[in-house]
Amino acid sequence: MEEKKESLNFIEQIIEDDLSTGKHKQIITRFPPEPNGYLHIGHAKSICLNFGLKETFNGKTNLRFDDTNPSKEETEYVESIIEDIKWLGFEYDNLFYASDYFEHLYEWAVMLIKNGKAYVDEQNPEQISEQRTNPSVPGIESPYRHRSVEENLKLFQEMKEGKYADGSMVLRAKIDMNSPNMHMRDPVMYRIIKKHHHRTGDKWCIYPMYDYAHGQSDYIEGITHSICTLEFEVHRPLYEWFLEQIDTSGKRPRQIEFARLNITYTVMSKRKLLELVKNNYVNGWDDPRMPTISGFRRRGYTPESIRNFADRIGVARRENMIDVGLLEFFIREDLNKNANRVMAVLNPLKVIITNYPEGKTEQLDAQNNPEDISAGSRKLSFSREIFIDQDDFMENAPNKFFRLKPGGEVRLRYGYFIKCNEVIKDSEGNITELHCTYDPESKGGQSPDGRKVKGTIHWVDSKTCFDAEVRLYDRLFIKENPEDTNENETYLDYLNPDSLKTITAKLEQSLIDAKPMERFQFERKGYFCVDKDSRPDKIVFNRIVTLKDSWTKISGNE
RNA sequence: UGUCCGAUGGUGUAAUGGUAGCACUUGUGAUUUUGGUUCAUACAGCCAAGGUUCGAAUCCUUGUCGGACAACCA
Repeated sequence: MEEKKESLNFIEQIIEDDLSTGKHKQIITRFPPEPNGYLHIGHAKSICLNFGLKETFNGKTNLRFDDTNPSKEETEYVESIIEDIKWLGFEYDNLFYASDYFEHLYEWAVMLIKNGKAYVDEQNPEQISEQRTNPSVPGIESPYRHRSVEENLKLFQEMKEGKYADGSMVLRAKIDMNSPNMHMRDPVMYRIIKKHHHRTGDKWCIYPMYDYAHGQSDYIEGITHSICTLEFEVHRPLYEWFLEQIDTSGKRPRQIEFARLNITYTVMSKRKLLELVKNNYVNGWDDPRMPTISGFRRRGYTPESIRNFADRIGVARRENMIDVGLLEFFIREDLNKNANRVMAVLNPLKVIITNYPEGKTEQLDAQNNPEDISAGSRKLSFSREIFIDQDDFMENAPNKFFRLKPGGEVRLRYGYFIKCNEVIKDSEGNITELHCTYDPESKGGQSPDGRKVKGTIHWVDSKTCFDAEVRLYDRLFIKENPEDTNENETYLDYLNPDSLKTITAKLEQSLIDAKPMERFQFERKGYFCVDKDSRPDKIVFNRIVTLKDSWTKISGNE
């Protein structure tokens, strides 16, 4: 058998190394979201990374909720996160919560106090911050830094018992007030928060900080590779310091950082996404314009397309800005193979075929998917009056326009050749309908005389088509990088006013039973997905993405 | 200003001291009953300067540019 050599990303190389040197027999990774918001496509990158590592190296991956701050976290978010991970197609080996470890974490904190490595500080946040000064200047020690172990033990115990008010004191690690790394200047380990926790209720009123809880939680679970984004790089010495306090074997989890995902024409920070939702710039976390996983799902993206995207963009340590077009490529690639084709007229223009018998209807054969013969075929009804799309007709057309024009002939997809004879207008000069004639010999789209017709356009039969709401989505922002703001502007100044256009379209009869989440290609227009707002008497479609369109490029250049 | 990190076509990512490759994008042509798909083809890159070496994208030095950090958030 031939050996297949795939190039590894830098994390895979580290793991392969650890496995071959015997440092680890099996790897365990974890995905550790805080349940304070919905997951976005950046999290999808992290999920695909962590779970992908489990698959390629035959390891394990835990889902762990980093729920150490009860003032921000809710069960609603826990549920949506679980749903998103499952939808992406991954299974976690264990479901844990940092709050599972509160007792253990507390005991370790007591141990640190006993070892003279932690102390209770009664200063307020401003004082503590001031004493840390700035990186180029040594910090100033807290007046409480050298309290006795006994006093620290007593105060910490009382903190836990709820004797003190929120913000009145904290437990700090005693590390190095002169470190050039600010995170090492006696970081806060515990603070008092008298709030109801979504899992532990009112049992605790002191909560561990991220830096203290995270590494120890990794340790408890036996995580071998703790993967996070670049901004935690400066936390790594602290991560290691806390672990050294409980284990010096060197078999501790290792933190590895990679560059977070950025995509053009969108924002990715939780804070900004929350703001978009709260201030109704979008309609909720799963608005199809949102870069959240639930937004992409509702928009009609498939899990495969997102996983392929995550694979393709790779994992590295340099900052990146991925073209949103790459994501569109992967959904088109998937749906081109898998979505059935149908005909839908987005901006209807009535066409009367004057030489077609009144009252007659016939059934035409149409392929469901030319890329997949097994998708079969369906019948399309055809009669004297049909609708075509407005932009498939031009009264004064340039040469390269090979759709319908006065005196010109065009093929109706799966139907007949028609020729435009008369343009009917209203008193204001708007085109209201077209009078055409058809060639009865050209049924199915070919003429016995073999004459070529350059253009083929889509249409629906006025007798059997029905109206549906179609939501045309475009990018949410008009600026490639909305976070790169000019003076006196914020990312909100770059919102695209046309990111959603709602229209009423005419759809072919077969779509009358379309169910939420079903995806189709509207021929020549794009891929569309039935929205969850859809009802049997009022079907709603979302546009996932347009088809690639070289015509607008050509016509735009003229 | 201090410490740390990073730099390969337009974008993203490989090459681990030995031929700079792949994907997206873009251009051109062919096929096509979707101006889609598919196929062919082209354009286009190692931040800079020194050094080590038979040989450097890769190692070293310096510089330039970009980023991270200074919550009782994660």
